[in-house]
Amino acid sequence: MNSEDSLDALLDALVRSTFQVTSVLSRVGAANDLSLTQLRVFGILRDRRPRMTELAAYLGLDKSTMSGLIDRAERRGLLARGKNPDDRRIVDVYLTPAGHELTERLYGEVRQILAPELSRLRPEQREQLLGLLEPLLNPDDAHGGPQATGRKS
Amino acid sequence: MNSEDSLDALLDALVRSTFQVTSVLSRVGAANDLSLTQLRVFGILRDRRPRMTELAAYLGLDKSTMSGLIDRAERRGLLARGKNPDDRRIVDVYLTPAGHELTERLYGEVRQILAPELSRLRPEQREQLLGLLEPLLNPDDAHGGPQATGRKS
DNA sequence: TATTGTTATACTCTATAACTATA
DNA sequence: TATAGTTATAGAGTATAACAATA
Repeated sequence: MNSEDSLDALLDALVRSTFQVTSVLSRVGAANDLSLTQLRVFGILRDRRPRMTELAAYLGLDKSTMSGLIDRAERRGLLARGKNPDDRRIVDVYLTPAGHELTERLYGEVRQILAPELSRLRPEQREQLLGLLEPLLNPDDAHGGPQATGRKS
Repeated sequence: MNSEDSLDALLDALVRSTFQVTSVLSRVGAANDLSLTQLRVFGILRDRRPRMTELAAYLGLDKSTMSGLIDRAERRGLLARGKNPDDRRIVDVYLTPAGHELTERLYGEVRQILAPELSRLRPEQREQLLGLLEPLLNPDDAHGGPQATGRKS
Protein backbone atom coordinates (compact mmCIF):
# COMPACT_ATOMS: atom_id res chain seq x y z
CA MET A 1 0.00 0.00 0.00
CA ASN A 2 1.44 3.33 -1.07
CA SER A 3 0.22 5.46 1.82
CA GLU A 4 1.80 3.01 4.26
CA ASP A 5 5.14 3.07 2.51
CA SER A 6 5.24 6.83 2.42
CA LEU A 7 4.54 6.87 6.13
CA ASP A 8 7.33 4.39 6.81
CA ALA A 9 9.84 6.35 4.81
CA LEU A 10 8.89 9.56 6.54
CA LEU A 11 9.00 7.93 9.95
CA ASP A 12 12.45 6.64 9.21
CA ALA A 13 13.70 10.02 8.05
CA LEU A 14 12.18 11.64 11.10
CA VAL A 15 13.86 9.23 13.49
CA ARG A 16 17.18 9.58 11.75
CA SER A 17 17.08 13.37 11.70
CA THR A 18 16.08 13.26 15.35
CA PHE A 19 19.22 11.29 16.18
CA GLN A 20 21.24 13.66 14.04
CA VAL A 21 20.05 16.75 15.91
CA THR A 22 20.32 14.93 19.24
CA SER A 23 23.91 14.11 18.42
CA VAL A 24 24.69 17.78 17.83
CA LEU A 25 22.98 18.79 21.06
CA SER A 26 24.82 16.10 23.03
CA ARG A 27 28.14 17.08 21.59
CA VAL A 28 27.67 20.76 22.38
CA GLY A 29 26.44 19.88 25.85
CA ALA A 30 29.26 17.45 26.56
CA ALA A 31 31.83 20.05 25.59
CA ASN A 32 30.45 22.06 28.49
CA ASP A 33 29.84 19.18 30.89
CA LEU A 34 26.10 19.26 30.40
CA SER A 35 23.98 16.23 29.64
CA LEU A 36 21.18 16.33 27.11
CA THR A 37 18.69 16.45 29.96
CA GLN A 38 20.42 19.38 31.57
CA LEU A 39 20.49 21.14 28.22
CA ARG A 40 16.76 20.64 28.09
CA VAL A 41 16.31 21.99 31.59
CA PHE A 42 18.27 25.08 30.65
CA GLY A 43 16.19 25.50 27.51
CA ILE A 44 13.00 25.45 29.56
CA LEU A 45 14.42 27.80 32.17
CA ARG A 46 15.32 30.31 29.50
CA ASP A 47 11.93 31.93 29.79
CA ARG A 48 10.22 30.25 32.72
CA ARG A 49 10.53 29.76 36.46
CA PRO A 50 8.80 26.43 37.11
CA ARG A 51 8.59 24.48 40.32
CA MET A 52 10.35 21.14 40.69
CA THR A 53 7.26 19.06 40.00
CA GLU A 54 6.34 21.00 36.88
CA LEU A 55 9.83 20.57 35.53
CA ALA A 56 9.79 16.84 36.24
CA ALA A 57 6.38 16.40 34.61
CA TYR A 58 7.45 18.36 31.56
CA LEU A 59 10.56 16.25 31.11
CA GLY A 60 8.82 13.00 31.99
CA LEU A 61 11.18 12.35 34.88
CA ASP A 62 10.66 11.42 38.50
CA LYS A 63 10.85 14.25 41.01
CA SER A 64 13.76 12.53 42.74
CA THR A 65 15.66 12.61 39.46
CA MET A 66 14.98 16.32 39.26
CA SER A 67 16.42 16.86 42.73
CA GLY A 68 19.74 15.38 41.66
CA LEU A 69 19.78 17.19 38.34
CA ILE A 70 19.07 20.53 39.97
CA ASP A 71 21.53 19.81 42.77
CA ARG A 72 24.41 19.35 40.39
CA ALA A 73 23.63 22.40 38.30
CA GLU A 74 23.08 24.50 41.41
CA ARG A 75 26.43 23.42 42.80
CA ARG A 76 27.97 24.86 39.65
CA GLY A 77 26.20 28.14 40.13
CA LEU A 78 24.20 27.82 36.92
CA LEU A 79 20.75 27.85 38.47
CA ALA A 80 19.15 28.42 41.84
CA ARG A 81 16.23 27.31 43.96
CA GLY A 82 13.71 29.85 45.20
CA LYS A 83 11.21 29.57 48.03
CA ASN A 84 7.58 30.37 47.39
CA PRO A 85 6.17 32.57 50.18
CA ASP A 86 2.56 31.45 49.59
CA ASP A 87 3.20 27.72 49.91
CA ARG A 88 6.42 26.91 51.64
CA ARG A 89 6.51 23.39 50.28
CA ILE A 90 7.09 24.67 46.77
CA VAL A 91 10.56 25.13 45.33
CA ASP A 92 10.89 26.93 42.05
CA VAL A 93 13.91 26.94 39.85
CA TYR A 94 15.50 29.67 37.77
CA LEU A 95 18.69 30.39 35.88
CA THR A 96 21.41 32.51 37.44
CA PRO A 97 23.09 35.13 35.25
CA ALA A 98 25.90 32.64 34.66
CA GLY A 99 23.32 30.04 33.64
CA HIS A 100 21.69 32.47 31.24
CA GLU A 101 25.02 33.30 29.66
CA LEU A 102 25.93 29.66 29.25
CA THR A 103 22.54 28.81 27.77
CA GLU A 104 22.73 31.54 25.16
CA ARG A 105 26.27 30.57 24.29
CA LEU A 106 25.30 26.93 23.81
CA TYR A 107 22.33 27.86 21.65
CA GLY A 108 24.68 29.91 19.57
CA GLU A 109 26.98 26.93 19.13
CA VAL A 110 24.13 24.66 18.11
CA ARG A 111 23.01 27.29 15.67
CA GLN A 112 26.47 27.55 14.16
CA ILE A 113 26.60 23.82 13.62
CA LEU A 114 23.15 23.42 12.13
CA ALA A 115 22.97 26.65 10.16
CA PRO A 116 25.11 25.37 7.27
CA GLU A 117 22.80 22.42 6.76
CA LEU A 118 19.66 24.49 6.99
CA SER A 119 21.13 27.11 4.72
CA ARG A 120 21.00 24.56 1.96
CA LEU A 121 17.27 25.14 2.00
CA ARG A 122 15.95 28.19 0.23
CA PRO A 123 14.07 30.67 2.45
CA GLU A 124 10.68 29.50 1.22
CA GLN A 125 11.70 25.90 1.85
CA ARG A 126 12.62 26.76 5.42
CA GLU A 127 9.24 28.35 5.86
CA GLN A 128 7.68 25.19 4.48
CA LEU A 129 9.65 22.93 6.80
CA LEU A 130 8.67 25.07 9.77
CA GLY A 131 5.02 24.61 8.86
CA LEU A 132 5.32 20.89 8.25
CA LEU A 133 6.85 20.32 11.68
CA GLU A 134 3.80 21.85 13.30
CA PRO A 135 1.86 18.58 13.80
CA LEU A 136 4.76 17.21 15.80
CA LEU A 137 5.04 20.26 18.01
CA ASN A 138 1.39 20.37 18.96
CA PRO A 139 0.36 16.74 19.15
CA ASP A 140 -3.09 17.38 20.59
CA ASP A 141 -4.14 20.15 18.28
CA ALA A 142 -7.66 20.09 16.99
CA HIS A 143 -6.61 19.81 13.39
CA GLY A 144 -9.43 21.68 11.77
CA GLY A 145 -7.74 24.27 9.62
CA PRO A 146 -4.79 24.24 7.29
CA GLN A 147 -1.41 24.57 8.95
CA ALA A 148 -0.98 28.21 8.06
CA THR A 149 -3.23 29.43 10.85
CA GLY A 150 -2.01 31.35 13.84
CA ARG A 151 1.63 31.94 13.08
CA LYS A 152 2.51 35.41 11.87
CA SER A 153 6.13 35.31 10.77
CA MET B 1 17.73 40.57 9.63
CA ASN B 2 14.87 38.48 8.26
CA SER B 3 16.94 35.52 7.10
CA GLU B 4 18.43 35.25 10.58
CA ASP B 5 15.03 35.27 12.23
CA SER B 6 13.69 32.59 9.95
CA LEU B 7 16.70 30.46 10.76
CA ASP B 8 16.18 30.93 14.48
CA ALA B 9 12.52 30.00 14.29
CA LEU B 10 13.30 26.92 12.25
CA LEU B 11 16.11 25.91 14.56
CA ASP B 12 13.79 26.21 17.51
CA ALA B 13 11.09 24.12 15.86
CA LEU B 14 13.67 21.55 14.89
CA VAL B 15 15.00 21.24 18.41
CA ARG B 16 11.54 21.03 19.88
CA SER B 17 10.35 18.39 17.42
CA THR B 18 13.56 16.51 18.13
CA PHE B 19 12.73 16.40 21.83
CA GLN B 20 9.19 15.40 20.97
CA VAL B 21 10.28 12.42 18.91
CA THR B 22 12.98 11.55 21.42
CA SER B 23 10.37 11.49 24.13
CA VAL B 24 8.29 8.98 22.16
CA LEU B 25 11.34 6.80 21.50
CA SER B 26 12.37 6.92 25.16
CA ARG B 27 8.90 6.02 26.32
CA VAL B 28 8.61 3.06 23.97
CA GLY B 29 12.11 1.94 24.91
CA ALA B 30 11.56 2.32 28.65
CA ALA B 31 8.40 0.22 28.44
CA ASN B 32 10.71 -2.58 27.30
CA ASP B 33 13.67 -1.77 29.52
CA LEU B 34 15.70 -0.31 26.72
CA SER B 35 17.47 3.02 26.87
CA LEU B 36 17.49 5.42 23.96
CA THR B 37 21.05 4.41 23.19
CA GLN B 38 20.17 0.74 23.11
CA LEU B 39 17.23 1.51 20.86
CA ARG B 40 19.69 3.18 18.55
CA VAL B 41 22.02 0.20 18.66
CA PHE B 42 19.15 -2.07 17.73
CA GLY B 43 18.15 0.24 14.90
CA ILE B 44 21.66 0.05 13.48
CA LEU B 45 21.86 -3.71 13.91
CA ARG B 46 18.63 -4.16 12.01
CA ASP B 47 20.50 -4.37 8.74
CA ARG B 48 24.17 -4.41 9.68
CA ARG B 49 26.74 -6.47 11.55
CA PRO B 50 29.33 -3.93 12.66
CA ARG B 51 32.32 -4.44 14.89
CA MET B 52 32.48 -2.84 18.33
CA THR B 53 34.63 0.09 17.24
CA GLU B 54 32.42 0.92 14.28
CA LEU B 55 29.37 0.91 16.47
CA ALA B 56 31.06 3.15 19.03
CA ALA B 57 32.23 5.58 16.36
CA TYR B 58 28.81 5.69 14.77
CA LEU B 59 27.15 6.49 18.09
CA GLY B 60 29.87 8.85 19.24
CA LEU B 61 30.59 6.75 22.31
CA ASP B 62 33.74 5.38 23.83
CA LYS B 63 34.52 1.75 23.11
CA SER B 64 34.41 0.97 26.82
CA THR B 65 30.87 2.29 26.90
CA MET B 66 30.00 -0.02 24.03
CA SER B 67 31.36 -3.00 25.95
CA GLY B 68 28.92 -2.38 28.79
CA LEU B 69 26.00 -1.64 26.49
CA ILE B 70 26.55 -4.81 24.50
CA ASP B 71 27.16 -6.82 27.65
CA ARG B 72 23.78 -5.96 29.08
CA ALA B 73 21.89 -6.62 25.86
CA GLU B 74 23.76 -9.86 25.29
CA ARG B 75 22.92 -11.03 28.79
CA ARG B 76 19.27 -10.63 27.83
CA GLY B 77 19.74 -12.70 24.71
CA LEU B 78 18.87 -9.82 22.36
CA LEU B 79 22.17 -9.68 20.52
CA ALA B 80 25.38 -11.64 20.27
CA ARG B 81 29.09 -11.19 19.71
CA GLY B 82 30.80 -12.95 16.83
CA LYS B 83 34.47 -13.68 16.25
CA ASN B 84 36.10 -12.68 13.02
CA PRO B 85 38.30 -15.49 11.67
CA ASP B 86 40.53 -13.12 9.65
CA ASP B 87 41.48 -10.87 12.55
CA ARG B 88 40.90 -12.40 15.91
CA ARG B 89 40.98 -9.06 17.69
CA ILE B 90 37.73 -8.03 16.05
CA VAL B 91 34.37 -8.63 17.66
CA ASP B 92 31.30 -8.01 15.59
CA VAL B 93 27.81 -7.64 16.87
CA TYR B 94 24.48 -8.84 15.50
CA LEU B 95 20.89 -9.23 16.59
CA THR B 96 19.58 -12.60 17.69
CA PRO B 97 16.14 -13.68 16.43
CA ALA B 98 14.69 -12.43 19.71
CA GLY B 99 16.45 -9.12 19.19
CA HIS B 100 15.06 -8.83 15.68
CA GLU B 101 11.56 -9.54 16.87
CA LEU B 102 11.81 -6.98 19.64
CA THR B 103 13.22 -4.36 17.30
CA GLU B 104 10.43 -4.76 14.79
CA ARG B 105 7.84 -4.69 17.53
CA LEU B 106 9.25 -1.47 18.95
CA TYR B 107 9.36 0.18 15.57
CA GLY B 108 5.74 -0.78 15.17
CA GLU B 109 4.88 0.89 18.45
CA VAL B 110 6.71 4.06 17.53
CA ARG B 111 4.90 4.06 14.25
CA GLN B 112 1.55 3.68 15.93
CA ILE B 113 2.24 6.63 18.16
CA LEU B 114 3.56 8.97 15.49
CA ALA B 115 1.28 7.95 12.65
CA PRO B 116 -1.71 9.97 13.90
CA GLU B 117 0.36 13.14 13.97
CA LEU B 118 1.90 12.53 10.58
CA SER B 119 -1.48 11.60 9.15
CA ARG B 120 -2.49 15.18 9.66
CA LEU B 121 -0.24 15.95 6.74
CA ARG B 122 -1.58 15.29 3.27
CA PRO B 123 0.38 12.75 1.22
CA GLU B 124 2.08 15.43 -0.84
CA GLN B 125 3.01 17.27 2.34
CA ARG B 126 4.62 14.13 3.72
CA GLU B 127 6.60 13.81 0.53
CA GLN B 128 7.65 17.43 0.93
CA LEU B 129 8.71 16.96 4.53
CA LEU B 130 10.73 13.91 3.58
CA GLY B 131 12.59 15.96 1.01
CA LEU B 132 13.16 18.90 3.33
CA LEU B 133 14.73 16.69 5.99
CA GLU B 134 17.34 15.55 3.50
CA PRO B 135 19.97 18.18 4.35
CA LEU B 136 19.94 16.99 7.94
CA LEU B 137 20.32 13.35 7.02
CA ASN B 138 23.30 13.84 4.75
CA PRO B 139 25.27 16.63 6.37
CA ASP B 140 28.27 16.34 4.07
CA ASP B 141 26.44 16.15 0.79
CA ALA B 142 27.80 18.09 -2.09
CA HIS B 143 24.70 20.21 -2.44
CA GLY B 144 24.76 20.75 -6.15
CA GLY B 145 21.39 19.59 -7.35
CA PRO B 146 17.85 19.96 -6.11
CA GLN B 147 16.90 17.68 -3.25
CA ALA B 148 14.96 15.29 -5.46
CA THR B 149 18.07 13.49 -6.69
CA GLY B 150 18.88 9.89 -5.98
CA ARG B 151 15.93 8.70 -3.99
CA LYS B 152 13.53 6.49 -5.83
CA SER B 153 10.38 6.05 -3.77
C1' DT C 1 54.59 -0.91 18.04
C1' DA C 2 49.76 -0.21 16.86
C1' DT C 3 45.03 -1.77 17.09
C1' DT C 4 40.83 -4.14 19.14
C1' DG C 5 38.41 -4.86 22.82
C1' DT C 6 37.76 -5.51 28.03
C1' DT C 7 38.19 -4.21 32.89
C1' DA C 8 38.58 -1.01 36.87
C1' DT C 9 37.05 3.18 38.55
C1' DA C 10 34.36 7.23 39.23
C1' DC C 11 30.65 10.12 38.17
C1' DT C 12 26.02 11.22 36.19
C1' DC C 13 21.28 9.79 35.19
C1' DT C 14 17.37 7.34 36.47
C1' DA C 15 13.47 5.15 39.25
C1' DT C 16 11.52 3.19 43.67
C1' DA C 17 10.78 3.57 48.37
C1' DA C 18 10.96 5.92 52.59
C1' DC C 19 11.17 10.16 54.66
C1' DT C 20 10.31 15.46 56.21
C1' DA C 21 7.82 19.55 56.02
C1' DT C 22 3.84 21.91 54.83
C1' DA C 23 -0.94 22.26 53.68
C1' DT D 1 -4.60 13.03 54.79
C1' DA D 2 -2.53 14.77 50.69
C1' DT D 3 1.12 17.26 48.37
C1' DA D 4 6.08 19.09 47.45
C1' DG D 5 10.39 17.95 47.72
C1' DT D 6 14.63 15.37 49.52
C1' DT D 7 17.37 11.32 50.70
C1' DA D 8 18.86 6.47 50.42
C1' DT D 9 19.69 2.96 47.41
C1' DA D 10 20.51 0.40 43.28
C1' DG D 11 21.27 -0.17 38.46
C1' DA D 12 22.32 1.75 33.78
C1' DG D 13 25.07 5.02 30.93
C1' DT D 14 29.26 7.41 30.32
C1' DA D 15 34.46 8.53 29.91
C1' DT D 16 39.41 7.87 31.34
C1' DA D 17 43.11 5.00 32.24
C1' DA D 18 45.27 0.66 32.43
C1' DC D 19 45.33 -3.75 30.57
C1' DA D 20 45.44 -8.31 27.47
C1' DA D 21 45.40 -10.29 23.02
C1' DT D 22 46.39 -9.96 18.36
C1' DA D 23 48.42 -7.90 14.40
